[in-house]
Amino acid sequence: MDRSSGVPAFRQVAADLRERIVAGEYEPGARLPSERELVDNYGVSRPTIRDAIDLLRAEGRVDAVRGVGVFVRPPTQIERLARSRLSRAARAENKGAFMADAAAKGFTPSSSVKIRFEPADERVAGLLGIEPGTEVTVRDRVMRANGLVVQLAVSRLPRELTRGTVIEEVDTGPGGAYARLEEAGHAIGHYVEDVGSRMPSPEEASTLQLAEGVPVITVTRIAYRQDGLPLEMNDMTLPADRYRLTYEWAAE
Amino acid sequence: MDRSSGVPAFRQVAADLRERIVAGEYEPGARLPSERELVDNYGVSRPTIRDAIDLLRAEGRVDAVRGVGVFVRPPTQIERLARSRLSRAARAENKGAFMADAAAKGFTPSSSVKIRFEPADERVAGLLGIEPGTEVTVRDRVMRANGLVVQLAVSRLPRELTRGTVIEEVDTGPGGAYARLEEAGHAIGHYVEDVGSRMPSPEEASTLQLAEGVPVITVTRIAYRQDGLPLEMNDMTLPADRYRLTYEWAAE
DNA sequence: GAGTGGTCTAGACCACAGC
DNA sequence: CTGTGGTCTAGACCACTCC
Repeated sequence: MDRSSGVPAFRQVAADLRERIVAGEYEPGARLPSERELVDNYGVSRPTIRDAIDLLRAEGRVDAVRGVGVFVRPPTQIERLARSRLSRAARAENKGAFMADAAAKGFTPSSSVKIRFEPADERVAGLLGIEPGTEVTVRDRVMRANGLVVQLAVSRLPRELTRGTVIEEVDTGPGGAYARLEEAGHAIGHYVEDVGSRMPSPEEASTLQLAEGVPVITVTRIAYRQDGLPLEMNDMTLPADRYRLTYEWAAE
Repeated sequence: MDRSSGVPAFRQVAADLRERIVAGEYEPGARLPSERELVDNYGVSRPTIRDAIDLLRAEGRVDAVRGVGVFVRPPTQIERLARSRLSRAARAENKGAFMADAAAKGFTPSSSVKIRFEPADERVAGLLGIEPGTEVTVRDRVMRANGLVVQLAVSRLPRELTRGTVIEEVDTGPGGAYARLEEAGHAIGHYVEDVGSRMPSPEEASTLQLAEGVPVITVTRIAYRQDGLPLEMNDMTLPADRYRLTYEWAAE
């Protein structure tokens, strides 16, 4: 603790704790000294210790458990999502990429869907190449593995394409909505995915049961028919500590 | 302010401010009431108000400026990185994707490179398909647009592939390292990119000049020769508020 | 100089976990 | 019951910006 360095005390404490964590002095899952102990160790007040710990929480390095202690967050199991999950071959065998993925890894997957119809706003209309206000079918999905929410997905299609099909129902059958579109003569030509990341809203944090300091990855996928007509857009939200996305393509 | 709802006061204040921001009552760039004004408005102490504002900062919604005030963060300019930036055609015309991108958008791009040689650790060796300890050439780049750091990239290649080439020098010439590899008979067959996101370390936050509550996107790209040999791996770190990545591929 | 956010103190009481 | 983190108060002083 250097009180005349100009570096705030809580940052010095955080830096020291961070160093010890990285060095392995506090191993993953280990408990840090209690806040009152740290008060004695560093000779600062409790609010200052709490500011330091809050910093480490925002960085995603530690978790606080009320009544118990502060723990070094262990690394999470990372799931890789490859674009091959969307191939027709993969579709032929299952009810959709998510279900197959999870089952293969020993999880019990589940997924709840809510269906609604609404007019397209500016963004949706632009991406689907339709007029704002045109009715779209919205499939709002919450995906779980072993009861834990692992992914949110909001799929939108021009209602014109879904009327009278099972895409407007909860169960779209084997292969999912893409398979139904293809059966209806809308063979998919190509996909585009747009990937970004940001901190979650409080609502997202609670539905995805996100820990402190964990961003979400947002993916917007658009499926185009072979003639270039947009068939579907899908806004996905993933916990960044559990997923990585992989893309592969030939040179040129 | 409902003091008996069980919801902490600072969260209620944050929720109220968040609501007003989303509703447009405080427009992007607008100043929030000062902390002391908020103390009066909500009838809580200043530390409580500060907790509320800290929450909004961690969410990336507001920026605090000492001596001035707290401001609603305006949306940032988003740059899209498409995989087409790696095509041979794009390479033929310029010194690398980054420079061309930036120039096209009216930025003055610059990039500083540090070159070093080091033994491959476990991860690097695994990704490059070499034995741990094998010497690799490391090109550590900091990319800037108008003086602002916008991207970090650490490229590693087996030293065996770069010895005696300009890849071991600061300026790799037109088309960059990939062009030099291809000239040396290592035609690139395909690329794989692995995308994730996390909160930055304090060092990353300061070199990338990241605002509060902004995650980084991490991309690991591997370039493979046509026979499948890994030629290069590239660890990129991007500010998540300035970049989105787009990938496009044909169905099947 | 007045007003702003940044830091820090020395307490207090609460809710919760675990013995 | 004890110890833990979670919340909150009422101050204080500082560094900084702007007039």
